[in-house]
Order: sequence, then C-alpha cells, then structure tokens
Amino acid sequence: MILDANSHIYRQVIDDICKKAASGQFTAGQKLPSVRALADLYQINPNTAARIYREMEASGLAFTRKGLGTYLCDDPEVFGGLRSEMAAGCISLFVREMKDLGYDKEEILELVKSAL
Amino acid sequence: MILDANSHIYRQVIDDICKKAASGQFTAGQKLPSVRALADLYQINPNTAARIYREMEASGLAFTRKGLGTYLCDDPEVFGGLRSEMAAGCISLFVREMKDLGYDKEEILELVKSAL
Amino acid sequence: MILDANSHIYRQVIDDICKKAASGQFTAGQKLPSVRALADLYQINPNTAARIYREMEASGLAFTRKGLGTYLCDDPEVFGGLRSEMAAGCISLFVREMKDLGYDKEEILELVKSAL
Amino acid sequence: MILDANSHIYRQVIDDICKKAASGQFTAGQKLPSVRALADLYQINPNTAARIYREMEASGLAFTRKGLGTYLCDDPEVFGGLRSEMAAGCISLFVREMKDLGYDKEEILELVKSAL
DNA sequence: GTGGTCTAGACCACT
DNA sequence: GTGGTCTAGACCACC
Repeated sequence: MILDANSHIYRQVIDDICKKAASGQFTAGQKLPSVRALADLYQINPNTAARIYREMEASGLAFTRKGLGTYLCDDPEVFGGLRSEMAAGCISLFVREMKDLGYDKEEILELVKSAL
Repeated sequence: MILDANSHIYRQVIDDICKKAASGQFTAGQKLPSVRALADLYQINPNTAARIYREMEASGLAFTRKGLGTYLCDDPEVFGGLRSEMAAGCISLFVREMKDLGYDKEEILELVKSAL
Repeated sequence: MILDANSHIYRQVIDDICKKAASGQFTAGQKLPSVRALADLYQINPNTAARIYREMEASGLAFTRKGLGTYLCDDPEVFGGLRSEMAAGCISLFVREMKDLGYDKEEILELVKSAL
Repeated sequence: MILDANSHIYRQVIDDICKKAASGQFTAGQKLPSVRALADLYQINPNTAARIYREMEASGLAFTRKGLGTYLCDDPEVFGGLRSEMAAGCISLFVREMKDLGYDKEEILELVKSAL
C-alpha cells in the first residue's frame, strides 16, 4: 500500500483543475474562477483557494493579472500529455486496489462492464 | 468533485486494514500487529500507529487486551459485506474519474484490459 | 521615487535573515529558529513565520527536516556575493534619499562622519 | 530588526510628499496635484491616490477646498524641522544596516565616498 | 519539541 | 469586482 502524504485539500483541487484542463473542460489561457468563487465551488476557505492559485502560478500552470483574475497557462503544450498521464495513474491505482481486495482479472473486467 | 478530508495518514491505514479484513487476509477476532510492528509495516511514526488502534477501538472495529495486543472485532457481521462494498466504491470512483477525463465506455474497457 | 510593493512582512524577514547570513551571523547549513520561535522573535503570526520558511525553501535558500527544523542552505556559494550586493543596495538607496532631501555630497559625507 | 508595518503604497507616497515638503520642493499652503495627476505621477490607482489625500487631511498635513483641490497645510511649523529630522532617520537607518552587514566606520565612509 | 495544513475573517491595492 | 497578505487558533504527522 502506498501512503499518500500529499493528499491535502489544495493538492486535490489542483489535481481536479488539471483534470478539467486535461479533459478539455478548461482550455489553455482561459479565466479560472475567482478566489472567492473557487472557495465556494469546492466549499473551502478563501485562504486555501488563494494558496491553490499561488501554487499553480509558482509551478507555471497559471498566471495572474492583478485586479482581473487568474488564468490557465497560455501554452497548450503544458496540458498536452496530461490526459493520458492522469488516466494511466487512475487505472493502475484501480487495478492495484481491486487485486488487493482479492478480485482476479475476469472478475474485474466483468464488474467494470456492468458498471458502465 | 468530492474533497477527501479523510485522507490523513491514520485514516488511510485504517482503510487499508479494513481492506485486508474485507479481502480475507485478516479474519474476525484475529490479532493485529503490535504498534511497533504496524509502524514498521507502514513506515509510519509509532505515535501515529498507536493512534490508529485507538481510533479503531473507539469505532468498534478492534479491541485491546492489555498486555496481549490489539485484535480485530470478533463479530463477523462487521466485516461481512465489506468486500463487495469497497469494490463497488472503487469501481464507481474509477469510472467517474475516467469519464471526467473524457473517456467513453469502449475506451475504458480497452484500457483496463491492456492493464491487466 | 520607487514604490516598493514587495515590502511585505514575510519579505522583510527573509531579507533580514539573508542579511544575517551575509554578515556571518548565520552560517551555511545552520539550524534556523523554529517557526514558533521566529514568530516570537519578530513578533509576527506563526502562520506568517511558516510561510517565510516555505518561501525560503522554494527559492533554495533553506531546507527542512520534518520534525527537526529548518536549516540554511548548505551551499556557501549561495550566500557568497550577498554581502556586497546588499551593501550596494543600501548605499544607493541612502544616497538617493539624501539627495532628494536636498543635501549635497559634502553635507552627506559630513553627516555620515558625525553619525559614526 | 524593526518590521515596517507602514510600508503600504499609500504610506510610501505620503512619506514622499513629506520629503518634498521638507526639501522645499513643496511649500506650506501650496496646491498639491489633483487626485488624477497624483495617480499619474506615482503610477498608482486613482482610488489609492484619493486615499492618500484623505489620510493627509485626517492627520492635518493637508486640507481640501471643495472644487478647487487639495493644499498642503498652511502652518509652516508643521514642516519646520522635518528636513533634518528625515535626514537623521535616513542616516541612522543606513548606518545601522551597514554595521549589521559587518562593515566598520572606515569602510562605510569609503563606500559612501565612492558612491557620490 | 519540530514543520505543515486548514479555517475564519480583516485589510490592502488594483480594475 | 479581482488577488494578496496578515492575524488568530486548531489539528496533523514526525522526532
């Protein structure tokens, strides 16, 4: 089992925003929700929301225009490989968990089929 | 999106122990590892390991025999439906995430197949 | 006149720590005050103190050992040119301000002499 | 070290205006730039410029004639000792900082000379 | 004891 | 309206 010490709120929200960018719900350069709207959207503290944008800016995922708002990075490259990368992580986690619970390949496939 | 406020280390370990009980690796009433062994097993701090048993005891999942150790709850009922329940949660989370990333049913099945 | 939008508390304290490192009061790799001690020392909020170390770590000036404390960067290079650099900034700011107040070279020199 | 909690933009501009009054660039009772001109002069937001005059009026440094503009306080006393006072502050700050950086009297004098 | 995160709410500067 | 900083105090994990 892998303990995830990085599963803090601000990390989870950043991941979610990345997911939205990867899936095309957000497009490169687009305006993100305001700090206060983000806080409302995820039911978190405005301060935590501000930190999310600060970290995204620090890591080049977003940029900020004072008084205007925070925007997703302009460069489409940045979000390019993100989708398949996130999917791969999703799948490997899922398969590992199911095997830990004692399900074999056929059962897993069957259960996924019936869930779709 | 659902923020996982329960993603602390000690919660993750409790979940993992439940998973082991659900999958039959642990059986009702069996002795659990000592606090030290648990700390060693998950590479966590002994303080945190101690807290894990404290919480499990408080929520009725385990009980302690002074000087002997901590044991999983005797009642098989408690861990009865756990396996399929956890699997269902696993699957629905996985499917939701993949759909959020924009994959359709065929793609998901294909990707799971190739991952197995 | 130059407006300094960066003169926030956390910036001022970082500068002060750099000054201490530059002047040899702090040496490369040494332990810094704990977050709480720093808060006490500068009469600031522990949260702000934590941010100071977070920023210093992000910019490579310090590193952190969980449960042990925060330490100045090991590399003496980092604090090498800092002293003369900070002195130059100090002097040019001082001279500019004095000239703005209408003092000429001789007066400035005389005033500095009598202040020493 | 003394943290400068007064380092907001509007405080910095007020200080600069005082410096101009102290150095004789502004004289007691003279008309100050309009809010718009002030914003333009310091490259700040008009809201911030308006606040500057509001604060100066509140602290007796200036007064406003409706429809005419804002004027420096009439009383020459107010700006009397300001020049030498500000110079003294400037110098003592500079000397302290240089000494903190580990420079001795001769070095400081030498550096000031070469900067002039 | 150590640092890190989160919440709550206030003030500042900019559009 | 926008983001940014600061204060206050709580909880978590690690040594």
